[in-house]
Amino acid sequence: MSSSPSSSSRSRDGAGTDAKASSATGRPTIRDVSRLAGVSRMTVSRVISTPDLVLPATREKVQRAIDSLGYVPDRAAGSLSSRKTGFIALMLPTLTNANFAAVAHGITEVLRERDYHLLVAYTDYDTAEEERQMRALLARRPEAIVITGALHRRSANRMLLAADIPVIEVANLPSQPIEHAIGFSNYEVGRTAARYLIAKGFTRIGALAATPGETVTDHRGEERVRGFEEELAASGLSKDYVLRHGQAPVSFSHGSDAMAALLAAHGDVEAVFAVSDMSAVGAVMECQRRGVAVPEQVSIMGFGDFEIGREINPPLTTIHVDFRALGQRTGHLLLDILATGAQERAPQRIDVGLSLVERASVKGTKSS
Amino acid sequence: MSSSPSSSSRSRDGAGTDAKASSATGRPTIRDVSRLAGVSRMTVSRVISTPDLVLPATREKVQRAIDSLGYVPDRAAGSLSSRKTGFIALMLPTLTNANFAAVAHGITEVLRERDYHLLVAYTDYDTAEEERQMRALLARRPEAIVITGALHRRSANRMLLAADIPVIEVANLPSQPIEHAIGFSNYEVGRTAARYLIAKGFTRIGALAATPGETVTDHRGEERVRGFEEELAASGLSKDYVLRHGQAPVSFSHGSDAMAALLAAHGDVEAVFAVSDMSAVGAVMECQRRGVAVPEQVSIMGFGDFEIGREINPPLTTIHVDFRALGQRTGHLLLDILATGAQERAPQRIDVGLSLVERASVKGTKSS
DNA sequence: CTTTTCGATGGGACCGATACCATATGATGC
DNA sequence: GCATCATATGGTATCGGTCCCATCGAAAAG
Repeated sequence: MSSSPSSSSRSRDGAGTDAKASSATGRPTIRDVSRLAGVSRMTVSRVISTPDLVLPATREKVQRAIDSLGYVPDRAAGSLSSRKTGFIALMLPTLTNANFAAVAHGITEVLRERDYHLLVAYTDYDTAEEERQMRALLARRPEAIVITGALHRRSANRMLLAADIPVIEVANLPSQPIEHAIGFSNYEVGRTAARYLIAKGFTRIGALAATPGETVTDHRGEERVRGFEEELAASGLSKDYVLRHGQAPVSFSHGSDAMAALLAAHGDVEAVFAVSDMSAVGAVMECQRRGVAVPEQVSIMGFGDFEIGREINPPLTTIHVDFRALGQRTGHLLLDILATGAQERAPQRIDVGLSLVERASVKGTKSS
Repeated sequence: MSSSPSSSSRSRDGAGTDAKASSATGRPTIRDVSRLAGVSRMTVSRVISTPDLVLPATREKVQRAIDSLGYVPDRAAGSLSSRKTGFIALMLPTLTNANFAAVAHGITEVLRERDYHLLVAYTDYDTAEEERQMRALLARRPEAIVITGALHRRSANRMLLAADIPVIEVANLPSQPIEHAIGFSNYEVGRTAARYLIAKGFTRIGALAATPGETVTDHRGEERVRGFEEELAASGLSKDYVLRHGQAPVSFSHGSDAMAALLAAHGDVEAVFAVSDMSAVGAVMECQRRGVAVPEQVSIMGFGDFEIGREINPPLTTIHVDFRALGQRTGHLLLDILATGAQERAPQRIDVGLSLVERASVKGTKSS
């Protein structure tokens, strides 16, 4: 079928006469390409990975063979031989959370260029799943692993160490990182929120959070409330308005319910910090329904700067963290580490900080 | 280091004396395990994949070796040999969309049990990225591929066919599927919305959609408006109130802006269908800001049944599709196909249908 | 013109598993 | 008691690439 077959082939023959029949499955292999192009397998491999080392004429000849066969190299085979899989593992609590999705997005954006592929696993906040997923990930021999949220199983931790690959903890910034860490302190988030509300002159200040669960592994929200409470205490304010309600992960309806409960218990609350914008939005909606004016009667703020917060009435004051940028920085650190040659890199601990976004849902803001 | 080393070993020796030094990298291989346990590599392999074929005593001996070394099999090597990678490819427009994330979630839930791993790639609605991502996916030799949204590049399509693996199109239900398809008709979504609003007695009926872009590959919203317009026409109603504004993908702010534009151009609009709940929520918020009463002055409905729609005031009438269940069905179809042996399976075309969720954002609903 | 150097290419071993078949051992049948 | 069979295990080739080194020819150096 291929036109203009031979005769001009200048290279001595015998090159890659390569016995052995075409593979059983339909897919062409490097051997098929090499035969069609009349070169050795090695040359085909070079055309793909280091084209500069191949003579232009040869390169084009091989490229034509590749195109005509629709050859796509098998990276599993390549990985096995080169000991580089091109996988980066990412372990998340859940995919269905805009922030985590944004982190994944940011990482991918950066790694894509270098042909690394993100291998995503998530535990659905289930401690038991953690070990299974970790094992499944490591079986793919990722060159590095990114985790968000602490690991909770001893066993998972041990596997991680045994794997002996770079580890980056992302989002939450632990005081004792395993190795590298990029993120922000959830504890600081709570303190920042409290300081802000206190500075505004409120004294009956509450929070909406979730009850720390058993099987559930999300302790980030709890960290935020802890920082919040700490700061209240430092200013001699009561913690009575801080409400832990329902189970993590929180949602819009969590905010509604928790706000209803808070208003029922402490109708005189002046300002509320919800550990997530989702809860905060739900709280604002609940106030609307009850005819409680925001921010005139109650001020509300959240965390995360979700898009919906900008759109509601009044728009939501919140604490912003750029999760996508977080992902991108993680991507760059990964490339750096992988280029430098693994463990040569001193552990990094990068705090990306927070920013308070003032909108109208807190009384006394210029825009309200 | 290992206690109670030998002496009771009953099996004739020589079994897997297996010369060859321990591997260069630190990670133990099947060979290390076999040596430590005093069995052949094959036996170790059996303990892992078909434990029933191994004598309990041997099995335990091997298991102890596995545990003590922290051995995790290398699936790249296994894949190469068994020609089963355990990968399912999933190609999405974006990760940062709750519906797509829900599909991925549903698929994973089902596949997890059988040790299949989802390999996710997304194009960010970028046509050019499509081919690169497809090539990267296929290089990992997935056993099947799931795509959402049509492919737009000829080349990507050709690669897909050349790969010769089962293809499932999910979410949108094309009239001419490549092979299997599970989903719903976006066109039908638009028609359902229009029929509903018409039946409610409205005559000045509008829609909020995005302008079909060039580089952007999201035609699902456009499908919905097309069905909507068709049905308006069938009832002799004007299309003047149908507004295409801004670029896909749509967001909350898209809805606000589009609603503002629609009110400016046609202040007498009675009812509006937004192609996404995000737009619909934005539209409701915009009405709130302008003092336009929903649903008294304008009725609004959306599509997708996002959680936020349940929480706003008034709650949003919408069309519901269970994306997680969609993912789960996809997962089951995949398992079915992979067990049956690939192409033996007749192409499935499964319409999961729609359901209208009546809430208070449309006038004349009992709850409003 | 011979020797050295260098660039392009090929040959073969190998990465770490599994498929396939051979073999040993003890149980079963007649 | 010997052939037959099932069960447990081992040996070896192989999957599809890449690594390392050998080789070859032509250009550069002497």
